[in-house]
Amino acid sequence: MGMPMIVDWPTMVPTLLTWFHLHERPLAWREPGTSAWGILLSEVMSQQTPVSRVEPVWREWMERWPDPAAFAQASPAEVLRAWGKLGYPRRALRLLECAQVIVSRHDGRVPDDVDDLLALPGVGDYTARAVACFAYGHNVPVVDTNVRRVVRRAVEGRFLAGTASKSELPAVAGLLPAEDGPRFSAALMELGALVCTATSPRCGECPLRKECAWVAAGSPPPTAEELAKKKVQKFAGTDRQVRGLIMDVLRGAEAPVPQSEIDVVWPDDVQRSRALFSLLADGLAEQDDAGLFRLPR
DNA sequence: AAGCCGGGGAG
DNA sequence: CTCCCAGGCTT
Repeated sequence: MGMPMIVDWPTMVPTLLTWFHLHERPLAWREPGTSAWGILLSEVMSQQTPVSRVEPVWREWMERWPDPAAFAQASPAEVLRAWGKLGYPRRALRLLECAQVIVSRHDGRVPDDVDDLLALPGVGDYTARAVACFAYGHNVPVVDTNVRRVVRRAVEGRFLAGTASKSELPAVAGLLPAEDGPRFSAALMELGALVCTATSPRCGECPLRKECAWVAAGSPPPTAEELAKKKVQKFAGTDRQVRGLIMDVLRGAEAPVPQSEIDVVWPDDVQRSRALFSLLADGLAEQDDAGLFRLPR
């Protein structure tokens, strides 16, 4: 639909790298010497959770479980409590399975090959490339929500990121400089996180504003068609909220809890039962011989 | 391609 | 209140 814009991307690369050098956030996992396990952990924790909330938990985990082998021996209950309120606790369970696979099939070492990484539980298209790139320095395209948004705007001249798609990989791959790929990808993500933000981009602070296709086009607002595709997920009143409330009870309980302690978290019997059942099905909760509920051992 | 899966903080 | 966040998995 939108007319293709010709952008002189190569000239933007050094500009972006210079900006990154000046504005990079000092995230804990960016410190030199961070292990591949540390990178993997940071990426999984950051899936759908802002990095500001991730950092303190990441530090705890790295101290407690410094490598995959140490973590692989933890119990699901321990892991879910340590995960706390990072959200989507299934991610924590998959991380445990992931570490166990790393131990059993990769000799306890986080693989550096994208396909090997993709085969790990909880590791998808983004995370696999992020680990290959940021942990091992491989020059592979890393495409997250930030990169998609920045490329859509700066290169294609459109405002919204739209739905994630593998088809965006080649486009980003074409932008990757032969040198400094990891640095470049990190800079692109950082620009999206700090400047080229989702709803209110700070174009006045953007190092690419002179070359940005969206700015050049007059900063057109998102089209009605683009807005219609957005559809933000509800949270209040959904099963996700009820599941979260139940998990909060289980995490905080010293001993297995009776049904009555779960019943008080939500008034709707049908929805509450559905949520509890789904947690059991997901392996996020279990029932002991006495019928009490607890985190999985 | 669309729906589901937590929770918090900014606007 | 709505929106978003270094996504992944299932259908």
